[in-house]
Amino acid sequence: MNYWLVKSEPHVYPINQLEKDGSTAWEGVRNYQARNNLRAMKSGDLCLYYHSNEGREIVGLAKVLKEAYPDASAPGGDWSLVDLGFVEIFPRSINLAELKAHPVLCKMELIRQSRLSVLPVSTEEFELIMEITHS
DNA sequence: GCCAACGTTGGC
DNA sequence: GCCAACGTTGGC
Repeated sequence: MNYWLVKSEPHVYPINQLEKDGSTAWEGVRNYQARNNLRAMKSGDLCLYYHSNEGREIVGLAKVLKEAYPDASAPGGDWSLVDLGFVEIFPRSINLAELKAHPVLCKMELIRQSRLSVLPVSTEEFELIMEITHS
């Protein structure tokens, strides 16, 4: 089991929308590193859901329903997408300032590589975030 | 709205 | 293959 973090701008596709839809095709990734992360996802892997730009906080959890497959909306391009399913909206979210202030979480890839839209998360980071958002 | 960080493109 | 110019993302 691996853990990830996916970013979405709330005015484009907020987590409430994922909750309503139940699942969605995570499309539109046009960055090689993000694409490679998508391709490393396994069915059942859990993805923290981050709202970028507005909010700047981790608001909930999704899971990988379908592993990477070719993105037909990108003719000629070698791009992939995965299907994500809704898991939960956290009882309380954790924002970027809190992550930066945390001795362990300040080392997250999210902070180091702030422009990447699909990022790996360590087990330790994941467990800490679950603890904080459910306490 | 500005700017830093980073990726991509294209001229040489 | 280097590097300048440019575009995009996302925090502030």
